[in-house]
Amino acid sequence: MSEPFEALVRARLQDADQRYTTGRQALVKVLGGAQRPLTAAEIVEVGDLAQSSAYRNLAVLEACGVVHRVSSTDEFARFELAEDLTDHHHHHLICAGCGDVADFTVPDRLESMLAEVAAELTASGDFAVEDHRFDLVGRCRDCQARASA
Amino acid sequence: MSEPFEALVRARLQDADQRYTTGRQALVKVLGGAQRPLTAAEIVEVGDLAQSSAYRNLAVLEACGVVHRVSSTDEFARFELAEDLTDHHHHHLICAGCGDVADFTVPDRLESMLAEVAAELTASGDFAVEDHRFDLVGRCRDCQARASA
DNA sequence: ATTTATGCAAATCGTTTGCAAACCT
DNA sequence: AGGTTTGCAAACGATTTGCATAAAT
Repeated sequence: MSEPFEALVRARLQDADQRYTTGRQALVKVLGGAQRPLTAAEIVEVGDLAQSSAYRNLAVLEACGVVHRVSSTDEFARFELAEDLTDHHHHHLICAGCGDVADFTVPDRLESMLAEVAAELTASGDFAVEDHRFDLVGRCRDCQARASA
Repeated sequence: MSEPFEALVRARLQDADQRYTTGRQALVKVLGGAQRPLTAAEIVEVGDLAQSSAYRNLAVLEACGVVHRVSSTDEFARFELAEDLTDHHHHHLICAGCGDVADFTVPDRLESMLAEVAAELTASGDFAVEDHRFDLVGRCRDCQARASA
């Protein structure tokens, strides 16, 4: 567990007067090892910690800007490391069939345009943009196969 | 209640062997009168129908492609009329403070680019895009004022 | 007449919380 | 020691569901 972002995580927690406990390290490790947002159930299973601790620590990590919450089409919240820790700006493919979420990236010229629109809106004063979501909702390969079966 | 889309709604329900009952008409009317997605609680209050009926009918209307479910940052689902009924393609400004959702539109050249990316992905076969979401998360005017107070 | 929708109250289930024991500094 | 975190079990709350009645065709 010597990921490049470990030090950053520690710093962010310290800034918020929070400890970087074993449980929290486990969460960061699990999320850092996944290449897609995970549900609380998945995290609990792999991370080997109580459900309540998982939720409580995810909340702490979210408040410190370490973890980001992702919503899908199903009833489960999903969690991933904040983008500025992984340095991997991405968007989500959300499967309307199974709820699974996968990461994907878009061309730079599209990102610039998204940023431009956001900047204009913030400049207007009506809405201060903090983040953008560009998600595609559809069917993953598995659910396409399932539908045509 | 003679909105231009009333006939379309009726047709869609009929296609799914569903009745266009008074309760469902009330829901469509309420959603048609709002210029933003509404929570179930808001709908129940204005629409004067039981909560269970509201949820059940929203589910039916959603399955028929009449209503669209929108997720925000809070725990409440929000509902709006499907875009192809209102003929008003738009995106959402999601307030991270109060959870409120407002509609907004983006320049055509951005929409084309979004569509292009979606089409490429679908062509690849890995993911069949059915819909895109471009949402901006931030602070509405009220929550900006509240934060600086 | 028969099928479907309604309202009420109870159940469901992801998530949150109270509390006593274990942990860190 | 003093404050924080943990795990368990109970509570919470938005949404769903069972069932008897009312409405629609």
